[in-house]
Amino acid sequence: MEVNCLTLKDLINPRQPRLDFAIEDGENAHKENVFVDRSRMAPKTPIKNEPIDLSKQKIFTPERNPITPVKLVDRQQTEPWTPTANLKMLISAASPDIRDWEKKKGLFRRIENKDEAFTDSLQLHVVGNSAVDKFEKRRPSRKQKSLGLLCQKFLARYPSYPLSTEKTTISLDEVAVSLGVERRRIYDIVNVLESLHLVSRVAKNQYGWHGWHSLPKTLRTLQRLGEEQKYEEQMAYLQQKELDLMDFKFGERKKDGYPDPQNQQLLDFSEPDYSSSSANRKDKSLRIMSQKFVMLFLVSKTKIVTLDVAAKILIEESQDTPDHSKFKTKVRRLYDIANVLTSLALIKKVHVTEERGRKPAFKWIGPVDFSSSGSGSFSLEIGSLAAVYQQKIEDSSQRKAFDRKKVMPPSSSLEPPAPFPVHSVDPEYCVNPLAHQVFSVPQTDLQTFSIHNGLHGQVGVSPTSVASDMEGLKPALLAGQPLLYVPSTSLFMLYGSLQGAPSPASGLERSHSSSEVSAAAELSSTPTTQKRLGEDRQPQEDGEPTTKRQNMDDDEAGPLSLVMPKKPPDSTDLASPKTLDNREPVPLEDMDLNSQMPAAKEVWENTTPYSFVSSEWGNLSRNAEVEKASKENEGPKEPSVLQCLYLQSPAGLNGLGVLLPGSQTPCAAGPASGSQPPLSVPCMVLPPSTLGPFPVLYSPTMARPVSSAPGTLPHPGPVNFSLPGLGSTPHLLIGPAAVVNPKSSTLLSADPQLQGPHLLNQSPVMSRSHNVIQPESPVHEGPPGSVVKLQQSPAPVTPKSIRHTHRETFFKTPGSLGDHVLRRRENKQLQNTSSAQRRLEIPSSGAD
DNA sequence: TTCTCCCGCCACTTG
DNA sequence: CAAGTGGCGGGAGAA
Repeated sequence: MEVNCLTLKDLINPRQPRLDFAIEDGENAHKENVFVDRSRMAPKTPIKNEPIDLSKQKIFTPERNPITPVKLVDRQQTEPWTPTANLKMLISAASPDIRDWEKKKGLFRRIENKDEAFTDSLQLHVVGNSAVDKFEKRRPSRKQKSLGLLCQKFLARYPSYPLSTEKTTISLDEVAVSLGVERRRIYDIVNVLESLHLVSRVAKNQYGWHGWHSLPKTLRTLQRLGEEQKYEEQMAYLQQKELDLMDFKFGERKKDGYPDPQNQQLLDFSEPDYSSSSANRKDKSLRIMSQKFVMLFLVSKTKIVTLDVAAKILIEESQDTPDHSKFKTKVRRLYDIANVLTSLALIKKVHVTEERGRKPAFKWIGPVDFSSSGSGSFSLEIGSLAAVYQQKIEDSSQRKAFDRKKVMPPSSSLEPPAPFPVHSVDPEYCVNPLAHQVFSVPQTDLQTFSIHNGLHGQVGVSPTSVASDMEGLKPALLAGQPLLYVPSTSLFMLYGSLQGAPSPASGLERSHSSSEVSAAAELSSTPTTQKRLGEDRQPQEDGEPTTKRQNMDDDEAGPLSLVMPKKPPDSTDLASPKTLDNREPVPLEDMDLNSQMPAAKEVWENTTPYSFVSSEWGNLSRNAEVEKASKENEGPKEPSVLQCLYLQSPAGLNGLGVLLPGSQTPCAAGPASGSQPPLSVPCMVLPPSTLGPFPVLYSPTMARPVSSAPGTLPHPGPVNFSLPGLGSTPHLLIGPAAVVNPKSSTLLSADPQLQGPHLLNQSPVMSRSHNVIQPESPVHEGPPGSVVKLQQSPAPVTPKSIRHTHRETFFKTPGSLGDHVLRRRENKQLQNTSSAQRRLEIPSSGAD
């Protein structure tokens, strides 16, 4: 009762916030970190992940209700009314598990004040002042408020690999409220994420979440750009000279032949309009800085970048006067960026000792060597990402009790993996139903193939580098390590990307691509690019999908090739034009690149992650669909290293474990056309009991003829074979190469029917927690791609159908969105309370 | 003391 | 013009 009264009062007179609420965070209560949630009582907004839309916000935000968090005073008043607050409350209430989990991990412990503020706030009403005291105790330290932690929290809200159909919108306001921080902080995070294309701006106060799908591609592009910028040389120069800040003269380097900063702008693919007038300001933007910073790592042989060097380079590029003040400012910004990148597990803090002492620096621990030029093929340090994913799995595994006997988790520890907060959080918190899936590599298989060898030899990653990079990470693939334990979805995508980005036409990929597109679209203001690139391509709704497919031609590597690095084919690098050539120019949605750097674009495209695996485990729990495309970049040339994958189905599968032959496996290695008999699969270990219900589809298509004619379907389609005794329904579809091949693959996954509802569901939790617009009718909207639905018939899909599927793209640039946006808004409004989430259907053709 | 980097003012950009 | 963005650097916590 009292509570009610108070609440009412608050509502009525926000100006007089209850003490309890106000102080929740102790001192910080005044600050951004304070999260006061009174909304719980009456959520104004349906939780649903409502994509936020401005209109809605208006509705919810009374005049005084600042959409933008302002100063504390205002905030308190308004918070109770914010949809976000309500959302948070609901989410929290709805997913206690998540919270608990987080707590276990301690991930949020530091910021828990914020997090719990919410929870506590709920209690405050009931409990009274005691709760307040509690709060005060928890007052966060400076560290606890770090951007890195905040970023982790932020990331935890979204699925790492959102389904193509799943449109996730990020309302800055909402996020800020939910994370208990000022919106300003969110901008910092988002800007960095945007630089990596993990998100893209959709509209005011709204961003679209793309996930990690395109990260490899992005990194590759950045690497390439970095190489073009001669960053490595620049760094070397600076390091050698040990220039003082004051000595650092802009002109000096130029003399040495460094690229003209002016030109560099052109390379910044992130900003479409970047090239012109506002270049300077933009050049200083966190986004650009972030990209440049990443480029430095990517081009660096040591993968270590000292802040001073980075700052100097940035100062120079921004054409600022190299004064100490500027330097300090740059360093501050670099720390901001570094914190976010660290939370993304892409870099880690290190120190470099030099003559002048110890210098703060960061070391790249993310995937490396995407570029073409390096040692030869795309190489990645799988360790890093794999480790991340491993962790993911572990985390999830901890919580999920599924049989792992066959799967060997990298680490037995049940403890929450600390190192990569984001990822660790992810799995459960956010998303991946697939997290359960595990791919393990049997030792026997590994025997034949040393991962290290593969990495080092084929990949061309120096051992040192690898080792170092892997430091701190739990190596997923180690020579000694028998199994590769990775969430399937992620794995597929990850690997696919890693490999060279062959892009399978898989739905996920597409989705991913769409996201990219959208992202790109945002970035680029030139839709034309797509046209250009896509000219030869078949008309498709989405330029993206096409792109991917085409890429597949070039890149044959399958998603699973994870373990099998492409060999450096020739020394020619991917980066080399040649490589590019292979890939059809795809209409990239990555326009940024397009306009300025075609090459970059291509690279970008190549990197496209695919999502080969789609499963409905989460939802259906009955289907598991795995599409493996094992391809190499160049198709047949490079056999995938991975020989066997052990797939453990998520709960849905009842612990079904499957050993799948890697693309490399003899069987898999079959002809491109994928005519191989299903039975050829060397090994599949499926717990009979569990298998029952799941038929397994295996599509041998592994190596695509390199030169397969474009319109031809190299792969007939996934081979469907069912295990005896398996139920007819669920299938395990393994389609290695086929998938990869753009053309063929497309076929596979393209069919909406096949795909059926989206497989990969993000964890329910996730969906709840973030705004996700899900397709109401999976069928049409189905992700373009790549995902093949197991349950559905394995029948080959026609390219055509695929195209259709593509139509939907993620978020497009506001501009590109055009009516779509409007439409979306309308939809939102309409749907608003309904739980149904609508995905935007944006004709891919949007490009025009 | 130096390193970090949070915080939030306020200018610029957008719608 | 108001709201959204985000550059910037003071200043304080952490090491």
